[in-house]
Amino acid sequence: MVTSNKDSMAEKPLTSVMEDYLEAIFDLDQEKKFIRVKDIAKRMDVKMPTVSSMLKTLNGRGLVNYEKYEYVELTKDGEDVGKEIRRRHEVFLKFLTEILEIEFDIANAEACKMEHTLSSATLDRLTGFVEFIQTCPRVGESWLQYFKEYLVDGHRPEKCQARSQTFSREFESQVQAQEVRTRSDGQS
Amino acid sequence: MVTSNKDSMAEKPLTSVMEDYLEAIFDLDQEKKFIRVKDIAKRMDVKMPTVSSMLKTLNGRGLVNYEKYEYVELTKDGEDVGKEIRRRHEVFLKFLTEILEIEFDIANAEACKMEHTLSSATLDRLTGFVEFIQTCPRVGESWLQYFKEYLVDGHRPEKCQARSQTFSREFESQVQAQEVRTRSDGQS
DNA sequence: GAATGTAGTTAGGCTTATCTAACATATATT
DNA sequence: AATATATGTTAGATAAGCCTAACTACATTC
Repeated sequence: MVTSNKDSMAEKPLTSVMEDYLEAIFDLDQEKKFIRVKDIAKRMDVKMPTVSSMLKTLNGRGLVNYEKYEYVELTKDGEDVGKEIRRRHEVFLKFLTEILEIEFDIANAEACKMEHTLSSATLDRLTGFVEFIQTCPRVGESWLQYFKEYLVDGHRPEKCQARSQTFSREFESQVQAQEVRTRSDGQS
Repeated sequence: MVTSNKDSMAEKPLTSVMEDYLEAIFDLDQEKKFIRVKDIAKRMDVKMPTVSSMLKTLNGRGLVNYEKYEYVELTKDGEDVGKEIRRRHEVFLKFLTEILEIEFDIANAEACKMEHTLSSATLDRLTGFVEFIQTCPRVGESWLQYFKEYLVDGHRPEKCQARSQTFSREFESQVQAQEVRTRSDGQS
């Protein structure tokens, strides 16, 4: 007697809290064999009764399979949602830690808050952005390097020119055997 | 008889909805001489009774000055909050539209959702990031240019090399009279 | 197999933010 | 001034998500 939620009467959208629970369950699923109410409560930092009632809701929505006192299991739908939220979390976290250089714990907390709000389309853009920087190192990494320098130095437009020069040097040292010729000053 | 909320008994943090209202009021304040309940309701897309009750709350918190049937006015504290939330909105919007090149209306909607969640510290980092790209055009804009190209072409690591070369040409044409020497092929 | 401790549920209450319906005030129009 | 239209308020309901307190089920272990 599973309540199928596929095209049966205009399903309301999931709340971001529901998404949080699904993500938590998804994570736990990969960490341990059986998931209990207590585990979820701990992960979500809420009390057990809150989990109980949420599981009832999620069960009614066909996102988990849960019978009183038994172990918790995600349905296919529930897993899809959990995985997607997890993915968003990862993308945003990567951006915060690897591009903006924000300390992991803080970034992780921010990512938790952000993961629901951004649309898939925006997330995809952001993913592309992060990937671009990281898969195009000759352009990207040295550029990133200057950004990090900027973080330390603060806002100093007059330094941009100098940066551009430095950039060209580093650029050359990375491009190496290319047809590009730059007067090197023997750095690295 | 203003309820001062300064160090009088551990004030609870503002909810993000309260922040939304303060931002809306802050905006309206700059657009028109007098602000009425109706204006706020329209801006927030809620009904008037909702605004009435929120104004009562905000008044109690010393964030607005509001007496029944009169015009709405932000207190200093309320204005500070509204302005800060507005600032966050702007920063995030700028990032979405100018860096990720997301269509304005969509970006604006995303920014609305994000403006509460990011911490000041993260927002500052993001601001720095956006500013860096825009105030250091020789490094930034052409780099951004390649990012945009990447958005169109998709993920093609094998193109990075080619991009690097192109980059060097554009780079040279911009740096001009610098000590850098690149073998130009007469472009632009 | 009865006692104990851990895990889970139910019941009921609180808070925030929203709504509708009904009433109240203020403003404009004749 | 009398009435009509706008705007605003109050009252009461609802939905989510959380809580505590009290009860129940399961699992050890003596």
